Amino acid sequence: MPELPEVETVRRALARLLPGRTICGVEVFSPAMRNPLTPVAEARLEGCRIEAVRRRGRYLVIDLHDRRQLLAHLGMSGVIRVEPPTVPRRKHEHLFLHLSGDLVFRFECPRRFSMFKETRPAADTWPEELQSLGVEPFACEFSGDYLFRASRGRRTPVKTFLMDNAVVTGIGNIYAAETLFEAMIRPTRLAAGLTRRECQRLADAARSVLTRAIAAGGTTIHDYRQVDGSQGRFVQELQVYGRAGAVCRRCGGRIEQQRIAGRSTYFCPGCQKRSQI
DNA sequence: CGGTGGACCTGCTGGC
DNA sequence: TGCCAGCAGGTCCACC
Repeated sequence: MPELPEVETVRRALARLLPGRTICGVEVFSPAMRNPLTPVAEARLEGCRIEAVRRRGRYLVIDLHDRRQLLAHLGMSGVIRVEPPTVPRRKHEHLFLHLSGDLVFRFECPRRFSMFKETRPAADTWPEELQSLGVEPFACEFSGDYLFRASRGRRTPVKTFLMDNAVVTGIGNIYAAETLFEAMIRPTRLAAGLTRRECQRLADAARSVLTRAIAAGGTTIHDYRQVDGSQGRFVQELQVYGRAGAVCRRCGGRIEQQRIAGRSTYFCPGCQKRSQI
């Protein structure tokens, strides 16, 4: 579920709540995740003070005072909440971190695709899971020129190219569709065939869409929740994602749905022409 | 080598 | 009402 705007929304909330608190206890309820939680349970985190909460791509990095880090990925259905210990445990909450100040960091994931681990990377580096990630959409390297160079020779649909974490990280199925609509580019176009102008439109559109989605607290379709349990409001601003058969708010045509590389893809055939504009 | 498709999980929805 | 197929925001790996 969570793409960059959802993870960034969670990060901002955690950055207000966690730094300065000490981990008093760890409870693991379901070790048999796709990425097992057993190592976290055995990591002796008690007494560790949380210093900062950062994000890289769709990963959350929680810095501890002893240079260790907690690395979290929400997979498709992960939710993080911070609540008082009196709230009963939900069915798919797999891990609790009990914190000083009478709060509990709770990690929920019905589909168990998520990841939560302790790491100790070499000084001033990211954990190895993050080494292969491409540029951040809000970094200055991310530009039309960057996308143009990265797309040369890539005979894959531009939508798949945008979702390639090694190119640009954090854009998933929802925001790829929304970005392509805003840039007025058909998702099936081959990345290698994009012009410089189109790559510039893509970079601008990606930043614009992601910025507005963060401001709205992300997009809740099914599982995603903000740290306080509320839903992301960007679902109301979606122009194409999940709107197959509905009327395009820009041209009045009908939104279409098509599978690209196994993923549902939504676009407006009127606004996103097959050929270059 | 780059690109695609299936697997990993559980839950929900829609059709019959 | 009940059952079952199909689908869901991501990532990894095998295969062509």
